[in-house]
Amino acid sequence: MAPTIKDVAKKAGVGIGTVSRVINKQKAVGDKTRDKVLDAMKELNYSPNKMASQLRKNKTKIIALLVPVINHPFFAKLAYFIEDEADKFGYTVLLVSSQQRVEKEVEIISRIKRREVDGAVFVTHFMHDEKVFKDCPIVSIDRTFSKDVPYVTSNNYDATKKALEYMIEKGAKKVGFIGSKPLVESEVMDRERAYIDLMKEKNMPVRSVNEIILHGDESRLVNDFMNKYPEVDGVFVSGYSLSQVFYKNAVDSGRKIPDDMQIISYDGEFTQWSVNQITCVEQPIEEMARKIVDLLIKKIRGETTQTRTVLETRFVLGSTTKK
Amino acid sequence: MAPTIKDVAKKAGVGIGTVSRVINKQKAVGDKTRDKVLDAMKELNYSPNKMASQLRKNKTKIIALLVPVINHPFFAKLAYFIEDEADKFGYTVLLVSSQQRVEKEVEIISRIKRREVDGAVFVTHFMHDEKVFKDCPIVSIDRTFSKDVPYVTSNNYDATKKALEYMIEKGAKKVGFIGSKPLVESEVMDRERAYIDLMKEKNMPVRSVNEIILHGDESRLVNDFMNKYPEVDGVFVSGYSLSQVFYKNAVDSGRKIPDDMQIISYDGEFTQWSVNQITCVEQPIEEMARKIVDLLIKKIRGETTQTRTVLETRFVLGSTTKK
DNA sequence: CTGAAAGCGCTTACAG
DNA sequence: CTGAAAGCGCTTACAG
Repeated sequence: MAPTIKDVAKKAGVGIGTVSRVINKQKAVGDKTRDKVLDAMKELNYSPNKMASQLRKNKTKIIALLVPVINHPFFAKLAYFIEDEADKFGYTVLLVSSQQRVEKEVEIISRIKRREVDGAVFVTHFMHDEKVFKDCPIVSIDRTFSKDVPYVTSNNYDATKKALEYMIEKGAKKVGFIGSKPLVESEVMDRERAYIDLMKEKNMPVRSVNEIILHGDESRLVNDFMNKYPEVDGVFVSGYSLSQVFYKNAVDSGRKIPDDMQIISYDGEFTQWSVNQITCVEQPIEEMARKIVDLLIKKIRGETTQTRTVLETRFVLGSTTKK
Repeated sequence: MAPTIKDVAKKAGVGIGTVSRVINKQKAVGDKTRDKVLDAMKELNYSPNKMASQLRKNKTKIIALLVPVINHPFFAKLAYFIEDEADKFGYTVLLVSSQQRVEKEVEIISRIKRREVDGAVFVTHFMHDEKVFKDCPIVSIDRTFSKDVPYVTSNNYDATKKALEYMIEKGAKKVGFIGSKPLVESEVMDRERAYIDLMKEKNMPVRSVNEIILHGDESRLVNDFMNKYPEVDGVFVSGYSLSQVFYKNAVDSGRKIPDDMQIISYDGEFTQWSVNQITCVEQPIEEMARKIVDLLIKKIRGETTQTRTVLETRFVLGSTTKK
């Protein structure tokens, strides 16, 4: 058996309370006493049992991160910075990919209630009953759960409109939109709204395919779009995977990029991952991640936070728009 | 305060042991009793406290996954399947990215000792003292910790040799190797060994750059290589990120691929992530992940396992080698 | 089939 | 500054 606090106390000839105070680095311990305890701990190769202190303190210091899939550039990058930021505050991240088993999403709520984790980040689009997560420390991205759930988003509407205006300025005449629609009310929908509004303003016809799909199922959407609107010479693609699939499809179908087809995507600047540089609206993923953790920790502490946080995107020129 | 097992017992008019048996779905409970308990649980909106049962059972049902960075296609894909497989066995995955703070690697060992997690997957290259992780349930990838630590790897040597032979057959005359060397003894080193052996067999000069670098620092290595061996017309690149950087660098420097420069990489088939298809040796990441979890759970249960598991790679033709 | 009780390994008032 | 004791919310022999 691993040594317990009792063994340390006995060996050091002190009470267990004193050992606990040494472990938790509280001031009120005499120097010689502390040394005795420290020696005993070393000698026994003692490690304090976290499960016990968790139970006593009613804190796990764990947050759950819920993503549809982790092997996706956006979610992976977000996870990277969330983990990094959480670590700074002594929290670790429990990773949950929900796409294979959607029940995992609602299970997270139980996990908070069961005190397996202190809180959770929801980066998913499953529909939930508002009441279920009442009083649960949760932060989300893009989507509007309810007033109780703070979320971080980017300036979807403005950024999309600006990007489309740029493309039109560069000569695109038949402009389309392709996206994978979230299941629930989310600010991601503002991207298509911006597109539609701009088409109206410019008196251009709407050529849009925006459907609910799973990650990994992008090809179907792209094929639909290409069959429906083969004449398109400029497209706004909402999402990184989709833009990669679209790019490939366009090239394979003999189109020259950007001459025959200009492409701008929402998300796309993941230099490590890919050689292609698609002109894109880049979300400030790092900043979003840090803000999310910041909000979540406040929630866990019971502090009040703002509901909506909007961060600015950056327009990045690549090789898929004309000069 | 959240209701406890005591509250449920009182409301149902039974003992707390009985409630516990209902929670844990043990058979030995009468139907009417169970119903009473279930009703009380529902009425109180009761969730069993996991921290308490963990402490009693001395199990967390959590495994730690230690990677240098999660936002990398290989690690992200591995994480995806590890999470999926672990979930099947009732385990969840604690995500730890160690590159920003290397101490995290050794902290994992303490976390096992402290019973924060039941075991860990090490996908990193930091050097550790063998004795430290003695008796800790740990599984690794590619690297040889010690006999106590099982690991999963791929047929690095054979796959690399075969790939290089293919490239030479397709006309490469000045063949180089570029890789990021692991810090510790790892089967990844077999890739360079295979290259060097083959060069000897073929009587071709060795043109190799193989250094220790951090993820995100690939450009320097590629530049080194290009400056040192500008004459190269075929290269084996060990690792996905490196291959992407290399590809881009080659194109930017005016080389036509595959005419002026053939490229084969170890890792590379991540279709979702990138449009480019580099000819590559593809590791069976899903299979590796599932095997890792399988081994780790056996270790946690105290069963003995084989130390080394080798899985077969697949050679995937892309557009970076000649027809 | 079920209840009362001990105990998992800690933390934290409470005295002194 | 320090010890003895209660208690966090469960699980699990032990009786019955």
